[in-house]
Amino acid sequence: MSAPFEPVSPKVSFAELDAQTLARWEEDSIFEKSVEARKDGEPFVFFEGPPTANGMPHPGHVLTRVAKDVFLRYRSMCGYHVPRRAGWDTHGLPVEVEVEKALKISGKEAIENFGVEAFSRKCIDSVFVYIDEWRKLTQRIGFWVDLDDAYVTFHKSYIESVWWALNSLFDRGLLYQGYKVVWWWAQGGTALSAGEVGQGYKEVDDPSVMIRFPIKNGRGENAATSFLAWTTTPWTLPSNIALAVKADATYITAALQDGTKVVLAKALEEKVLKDHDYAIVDEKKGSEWVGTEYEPPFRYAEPEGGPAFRVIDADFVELTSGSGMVHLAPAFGEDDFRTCQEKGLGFLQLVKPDGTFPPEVTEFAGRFCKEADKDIIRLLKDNGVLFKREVYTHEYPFCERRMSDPLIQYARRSWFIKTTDEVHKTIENNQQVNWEPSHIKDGRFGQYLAGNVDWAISRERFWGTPLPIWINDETGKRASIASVDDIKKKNPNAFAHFEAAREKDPTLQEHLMVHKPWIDAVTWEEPGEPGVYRRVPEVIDCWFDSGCMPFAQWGYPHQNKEKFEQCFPADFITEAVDQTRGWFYSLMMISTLMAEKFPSGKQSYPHPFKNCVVLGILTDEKGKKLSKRYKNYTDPLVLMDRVGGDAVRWALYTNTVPGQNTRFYDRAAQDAVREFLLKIWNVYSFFVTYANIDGFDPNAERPSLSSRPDMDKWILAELDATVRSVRSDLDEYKSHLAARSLQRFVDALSNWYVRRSRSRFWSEGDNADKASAFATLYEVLVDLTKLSAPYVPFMTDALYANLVRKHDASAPESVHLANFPEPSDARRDDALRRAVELTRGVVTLGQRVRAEKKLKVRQPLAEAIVVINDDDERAAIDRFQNDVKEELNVTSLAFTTEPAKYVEFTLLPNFRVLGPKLGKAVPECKKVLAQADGSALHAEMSEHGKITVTLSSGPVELTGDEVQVRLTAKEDFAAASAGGQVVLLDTRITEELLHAGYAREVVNRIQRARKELNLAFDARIKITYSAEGPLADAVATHLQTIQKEVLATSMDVGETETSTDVDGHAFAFLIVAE
RNA sequence: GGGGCACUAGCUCAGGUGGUUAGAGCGCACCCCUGAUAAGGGUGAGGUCGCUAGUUCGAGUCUAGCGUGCCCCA
Repeated sequence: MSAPFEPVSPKVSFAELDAQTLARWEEDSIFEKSVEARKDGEPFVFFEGPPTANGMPHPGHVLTRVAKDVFLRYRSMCGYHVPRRAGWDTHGLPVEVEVEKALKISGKEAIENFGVEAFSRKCIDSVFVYIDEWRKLTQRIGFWVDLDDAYVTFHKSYIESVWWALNSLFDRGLLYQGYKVVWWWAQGGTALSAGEVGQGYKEVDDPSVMIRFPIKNGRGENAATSFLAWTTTPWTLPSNIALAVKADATYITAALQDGTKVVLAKALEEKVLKDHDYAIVDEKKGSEWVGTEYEPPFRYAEPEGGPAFRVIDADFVELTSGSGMVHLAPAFGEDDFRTCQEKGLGFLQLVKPDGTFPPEVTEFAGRFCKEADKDIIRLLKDNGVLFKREVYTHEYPFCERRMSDPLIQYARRSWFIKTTDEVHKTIENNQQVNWEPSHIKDGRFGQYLAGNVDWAISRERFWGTPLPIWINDETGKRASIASVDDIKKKNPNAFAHFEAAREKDPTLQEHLMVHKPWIDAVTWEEPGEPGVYRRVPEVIDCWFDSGCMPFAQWGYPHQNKEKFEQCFPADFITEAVDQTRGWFYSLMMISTLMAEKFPSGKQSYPHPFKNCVVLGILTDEKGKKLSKRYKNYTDPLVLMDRVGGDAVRWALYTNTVPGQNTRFYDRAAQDAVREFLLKIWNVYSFFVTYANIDGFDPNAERPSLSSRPDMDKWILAELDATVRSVRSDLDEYKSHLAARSLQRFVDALSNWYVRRSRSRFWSEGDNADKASAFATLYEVLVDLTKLSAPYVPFMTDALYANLVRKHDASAPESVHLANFPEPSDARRDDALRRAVELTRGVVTLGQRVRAEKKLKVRQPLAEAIVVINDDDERAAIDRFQNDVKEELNVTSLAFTTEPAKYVEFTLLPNFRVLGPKLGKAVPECKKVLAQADGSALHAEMSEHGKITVTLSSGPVELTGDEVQVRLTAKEDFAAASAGGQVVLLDTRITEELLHAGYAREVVNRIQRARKELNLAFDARIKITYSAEGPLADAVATHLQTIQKEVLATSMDVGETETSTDVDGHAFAFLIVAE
């Protein structure tokens, strides 16, 4: 008979195995089949958060990809239909920056000189370079997702869907133009994102000035009185609008030597006035000054849109530096802007976008604002309003690409979505979402929603979804559109220029017609209205793109209406915690805003996802964020070539917890190989080796479960328990917990089942026990393979191919097409699991006794005695008495319920019960019990069912459940105790036992020699030997046993070669292989 | 400056509703087995649970403050 299984090498290269598996998946379209095979199943909807395709993937991206994969594979094996569409986020400043670097140009002007059309094409090329890298990684890590049908955010159909959404917001009055304060790079003419700003801080010395703001028309007690305010940006003073105080702080009015008076916070009196002689003439709350008008230091232009030059209160005013009064210039500060707007004050922006002062600022017109600081201060001094001048050293942001250019905070006209009007709905929707970990819902995400501000959506850049708003250049009337067709209805020739260009150059992608610069040339006129409609110049925030993904991936509503209806909302998404304010927010907000435009069946689901697993951030060994700059990680592809894809996956599943940062490094992946993969592989290789020797036929009828020995029933019961916990954990999106169950099971399988059962597999001839062992291990391996398949898809598919598919042509061709194991009531046996747990506890204690008493396991002992609490416990352990006897190397196993001889009793209060009853007397009760004779109390309790102790408050009766009994082995016995269990060993060694021990030592010496001779495990040998003193008798007595153990066909006294020592006696021998 | 999360053994992590010997795996030390053998297994040593107060008969667990780290926002 040919071998039923392909031989398995215990030496395995998982990386090589991966390559074969990947090739097979590809060739046989296994992924496609896995989706197709379940197409009639209940749908399980998944949204792929589109990775930003502007850089190389790193281990953090690997984590999100495998975190997605495990649930998708699991659901698919459970029978769900799980289509998985990939997606790419292709827009945004980071893409532009990559291209600028490649072209060695920088700034808006440089891009315009290069040509926006050519630049957009470069952006597409750049994006695809990285998409290729991502593809490689995605496939290598075994993330099954449909890459060939990926949605791409720059595609025309995608952009038209985004336009549809924006158009709807525009129609509903939720899209408006306002100001936003940004970090502005004046020389480059662009705003920088927070990330970019963070890269460019350096320490600088800036002027720090205290200015007098005289009270307007100050008379009486206010005569010659000024507010004092502090600033490190004198160039913003010409744009001053207000002064802010802290409403509940105390402000003093101090009369100075020169006859003037100044107002400042009392808390800062000393710091500010330390060089002056002064007298406090008044004290007021900040709130009492609110509304007071003052004379601004400059008056080059009048503020627009509201009143100015008055005191207001603001919550951000601090009393730690400055004067406790803050100069506000809403054009140049976020807080300033927000506060002034809330108070309905005016606006003044006396710096041009290029950073220079406009002509109105006569003295400084044309000069760069920050550079003019010194002269501004001089002018303030000449005008007599400079109170104090110092130098202030602090961190200030510069443009990371030109570190000589300081950034300034600058208010720009910007388009906003009025999310604050609708956020209450989003907050409600959030309550419908199951977040893992759960604290995200009302913590990080909920808090973020609670502090919602309108979404600043426009960007003054080139490569992004163009804002679909057109403005009439004469009337100023605004219009928005939802699609290319909308435009063509207004002007059939709107895209003539694009089509002409495309005729000349067929490589010009159709998608570019909706991008800059082509879209900017699109205009129309309305009948009966003067002027031409021209598009606004902005593109939009690419987060809006990705948030539109539920419908934009289908081009909805312009096409694929049924697709959208089938695939909304998602059952499950997962990304890292940094997406809270990114994709999670944009998805949730946009779906809420757009819900009223969804088909009626979907309006009840304004929450776009039902379950969201929030992953932590991966860091290096020191807790530092992984970053290309620090080179503090190994390229995932390189790591996988070393240890295989499964090892990297398993390390991520077991070492990470949702929502928490995790230190990740190569060793974690190496450990995964040894701890999990290799353990399974060794069991598998053990099974295949003996199954082939024995001719095990997986198709033959197998012994019934009830006829199998307890050991087999036990491992199947453990398997069943594992199936149950893995399923329920995965159903609850707790993949890390399910992984731990698997780990525990594999440990039980290898450490106890296989180790204890090995000899059953090599026993001679046919017998029921062997048949049962093979059947059981086979069933366990097959189910374990399926159970781990979502986690370690490569290795499990190799196992499945050999164990199942090889001799069952009707089986699915891959484990990933198989059904996930179901719970089995037949296999379930919790009592048996408990029995083995008790048994293993006894073995542990017995081994501890041996170690403590230095009794070698090779020396047989007469008896082990187990102290038991009841007959159930006795029966449970007795069931496995052979295992206990072998593990402990004892001749017999005995039980006792009369342990008083061997153990001491200590009584302790059962705190949970006695706490409420005795209250403050608990510690005293504990003390009294501890000092009493525990054994006597225990005897009394056994007899009467209760005991009486005397506390200072009087006698107290305690029942059995009000105390807990603790057993401790008495010192004079070879005993060990733990968790209520006590095991004793009889340490008396008779001559008979001693000789049996010697025989085992002799076996050990010969086996070692066999190994050194590299003999095959089944090689037969002839032995000649000589033995000294008692050894000679021992060998003679146990000659047959020794021969059997070492596979010797003969063993006679004679010639020797190897000399060894057994307990001080010489034993020498010679081995001749047959 | 604001919000969030975390801090338990050398490392990675468990420790519903407070209950008195705080657990696992890895690593380490010692040992066993030698028919899973460049594998398999056992036992053990390691913890003032970030710090300080408080609530309580009792706090790793609850409260407050502080410290450290990380993420997000300013």
